[in-house]
Amino acid sequence: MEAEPRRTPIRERFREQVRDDVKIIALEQLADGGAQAISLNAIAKELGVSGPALYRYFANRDELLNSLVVDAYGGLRDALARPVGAGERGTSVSARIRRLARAYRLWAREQPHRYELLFRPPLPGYDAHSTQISEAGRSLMGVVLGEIEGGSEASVNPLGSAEVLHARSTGAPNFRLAVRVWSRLHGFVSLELGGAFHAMSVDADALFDAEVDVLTDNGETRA
Amino acid sequence: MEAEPRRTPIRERFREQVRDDVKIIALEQLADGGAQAISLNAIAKELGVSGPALYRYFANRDELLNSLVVDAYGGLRDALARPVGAGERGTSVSARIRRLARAYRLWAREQPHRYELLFRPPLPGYDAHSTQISEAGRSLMGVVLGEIEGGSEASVNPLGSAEVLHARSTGAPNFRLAVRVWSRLHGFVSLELGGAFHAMSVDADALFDAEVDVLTDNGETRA
DNA sequence: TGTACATCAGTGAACGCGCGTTCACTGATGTAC
DNA sequence: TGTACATCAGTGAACGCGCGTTCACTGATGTAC
Repeated sequence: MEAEPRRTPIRERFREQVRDDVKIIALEQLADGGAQAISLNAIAKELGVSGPALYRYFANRDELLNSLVVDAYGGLRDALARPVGAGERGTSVSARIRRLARAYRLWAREQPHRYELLFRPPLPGYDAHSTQISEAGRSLMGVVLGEIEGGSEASVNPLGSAEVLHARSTGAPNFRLAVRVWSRLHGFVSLELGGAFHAMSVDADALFDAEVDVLTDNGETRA
Repeated sequence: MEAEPRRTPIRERFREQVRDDVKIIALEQLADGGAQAISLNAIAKELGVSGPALYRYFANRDELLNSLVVDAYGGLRDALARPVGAGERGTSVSARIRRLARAYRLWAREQPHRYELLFRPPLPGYDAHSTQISEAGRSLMGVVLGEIEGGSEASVNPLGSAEVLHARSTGAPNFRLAVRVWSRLHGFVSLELGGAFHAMSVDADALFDAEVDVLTDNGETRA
């Protein structure tokens, strides 16, 4: 941890603004060039500013990438948590998994680059195992687990990581189930994003429905 | 297609040798730097040769990447086809899918970088949709389909793509089943390679067995 | 409401790096008589 | 078996490029009296 300069509020807000602007352009670059195409110099140019200017806002390129990944985790987590709002406490496990699966796929399709940013193996030269990132990952898993276990509290509670730790250490079957659900969703979604289904003229929607049915209909939810 | 120079056999063999050497080093670079780290100049240096020398063997960087991808497809296809040899004709669909799944995971674990090379979305600046590559992909799918449909012929026969086309156009349920099997395998394997299971202290072997059981035991093979 | 001062956003030049690729060339190697 | 020739593998210099990052600096902006 560095010595954080105490910034005056008005300047702090400005700073956050610019950081956001940078991230937005970075996401555009990610979209049409992949993560490796994210370049501070190019972002600066797009922003109408000189290259070194950005070093006021990010210590270096890695910090930018890092914050993109953390943001993406947060985005996906929110997308999954949102459907289970107030008054949805009584829904069945099946219904919740169903909705979770749909939300998951939807988010990935809406933000394919961010999804890839999350689930590609760590980029070379970029240490993805930072504390922040693994925290974000555990938090996401907490939401999925929460959906499966039934309470909607976990969805709201950002302390998902604690639950994950608990479920893991007790070897709770629900935890393993959550991982399996995730594994299948990820398989489907990443093939879909890669264009595999399209290339093979497979009806992705129908296939997805079939997979979701299997996930919820035949007792697997009790495994 | 270019005007291929008629090369004398002895020189042709030498040429193939060097191409292989280049690929081997490229795979090493892939292993510890990702696909983007594959550099002709660096390969040349490693090979004790000047940079431009490699342009005798590959038209450019893309052609090298391309051939790596095609090779990887071939390698995976062979790994999947091999288990079903002579005298295995009578095995059940379940048993064959089981073996297929194990072979798939095994190959991916043995050659994680090549697996990633295959299934990452196309790299920026590199056109992965070349004719060769999609041919290779279809051929691979042909093997998977062959396993599921029962004949061992398809495993040996490189004309898998024709079968895929047929199954697809007739909407054969086996084809959709093959895609679903593939989707799940990919989900599991890519999470495993990404270290997700390890990070969550999940027993990957047990999880995999559970997934394979589901794949073969409860009537899904008849979907 | 006005002024003096400290803070800090942004500049431009510079560094060293490695990349893909081209070009005209030299020298070795296999081939044909 | 020996020699003359054509082929072609490999060289080294050069091109233009964009990257991340540092540095000493200027000028605007918000702040405190």
